Amino acid sequence: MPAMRLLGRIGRRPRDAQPAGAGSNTKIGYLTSTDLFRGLDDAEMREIDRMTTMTTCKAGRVFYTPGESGEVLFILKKGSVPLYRIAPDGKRLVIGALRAGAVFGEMGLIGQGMYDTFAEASEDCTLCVMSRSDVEMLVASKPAFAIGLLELMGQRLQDIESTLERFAFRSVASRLASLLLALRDANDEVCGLSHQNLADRIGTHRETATRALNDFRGAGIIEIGRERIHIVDVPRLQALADEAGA
Amino acid sequence: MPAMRLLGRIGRRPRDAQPAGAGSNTKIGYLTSTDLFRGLDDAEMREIDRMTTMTTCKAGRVFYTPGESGEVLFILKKGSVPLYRIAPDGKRLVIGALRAGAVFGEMGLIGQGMYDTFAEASEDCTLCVMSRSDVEMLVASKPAFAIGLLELMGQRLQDIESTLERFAFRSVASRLASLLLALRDANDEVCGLSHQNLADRIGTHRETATRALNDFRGAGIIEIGRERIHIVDVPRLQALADEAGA
DNA sequence: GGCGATCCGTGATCCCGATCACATTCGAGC
DNA sequence: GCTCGAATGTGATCGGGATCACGGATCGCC
Repeated sequence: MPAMRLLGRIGRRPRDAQPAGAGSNTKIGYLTSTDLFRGLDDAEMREIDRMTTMTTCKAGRVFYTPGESGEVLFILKKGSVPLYRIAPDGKRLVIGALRAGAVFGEMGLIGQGMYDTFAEASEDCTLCVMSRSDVEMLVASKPAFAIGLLELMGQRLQDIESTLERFAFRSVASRLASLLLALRDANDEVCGLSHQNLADRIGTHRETATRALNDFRGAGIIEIGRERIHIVDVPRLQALADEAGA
Repeated sequence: MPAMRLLGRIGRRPRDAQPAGAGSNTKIGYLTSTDLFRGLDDAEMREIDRMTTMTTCKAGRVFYTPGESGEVLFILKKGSVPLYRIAPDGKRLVIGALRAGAVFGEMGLIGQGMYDTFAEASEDCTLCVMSRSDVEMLVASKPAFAIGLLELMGQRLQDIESTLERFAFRSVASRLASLLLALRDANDEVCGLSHQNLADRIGTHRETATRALNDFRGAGIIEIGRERIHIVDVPRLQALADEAGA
């Protein structure tokens, strides 16, 4: 509850529920807190529980902003939260989208890129907060925890490097194709994301994203509904994703 | 004694001649292996030496390519190595430039983005190699080592996220300005990099980089020599770096 | 069942940076 | 000093996307 102080409401943005996808551009999701705490017995878990503060956070609230840092580790128990940066002109770039089980936070320790980064609850969330010193203690005393954190960060690193590569090498259409493939559910659908949300993730503008989507539709690759996209030709979308193009 | 050979010299490069940092775009350089192995006593260092293989590598040699992975951790003792990715059309993107003391490598553990990444000795290098199992052993048995790795990866993560942000938000001129500021030495000079090298780091083409540099020169902000740039007006270059611009 | 806030579609322009095509200069080595 | 390859200068052109400016389509809600 002391952490509730941080929870200031900054900008408001409608809900953009994230379905399954890792929120990253790879198929592999971030490590869940389950993985991170595997190997700890009941007593240890209880102890961790004691040093953890649980808070809730309503949809639309920005619960972390640059500056008001205070080095903490978040464990997202329920809900979803996009991490994003904001350009001087107000443009957004979503650099990660976390689902239940995700672990993130500032601090030199876990890095997790919270520098200059905003974290917002896109749905009602409940999350746990751990201090830096507690994390350090865990790392020092529980090798499995340390290894879990390292894997987590390694995953994140791969992920963001791939994203960077796509920014440098591929066109908007290609990046959009990659994103759709990464976010699709078991039915090859991407639901709950507006064109604006998609644009924010591939670093372009809403109009451009809309046009690209309509191109895909025109080519018979996808079908479009309101905040709902159905991929009808995965192979061709994949081909677009693999296409070079500045 | 091989132990001393192995690790003794690494520590002699504290903050380095370059104040601006590790070829990354932040001011803070990557952790050196000194930091990573600090807290280990002589006996432990000798043991580490036993599980390490030292190799040398001539300038120009690409000693790591995607695929021939074999999960390893590299410790760069001498020389410098750029990490880069290659686009389908052959274009390069340098995602990191390492100097003596840097620790890097594939493996889920340290991540360090060696996936799809090439590592090349841009000068003659000597480097040490450690296996994944050895790293895991160290992490498990030496908390200080684990924390060092976590800090290393956290640093790298911050770094690359900043880079990504710049790709998404800033123009070529702005990115170039940032790069020059990051790479400058104590005399505000950037030496030993061709326009092509600079272009590869900001994800643009050589001609475009040249033109931007000439613009800077025309504005009296820099002076240009062959593979040598002198920044004469740091504040204005900084202003350019901070400028928005798509 | 009307109202306001999003979300979505689309045309018209503009401009940065990619791309192509060379000329030139510099350095290292024979 | 000549030669060859890398590094650099620069013009011309093209095109992807940004940007501006709307109108229409939907949804949530009182």
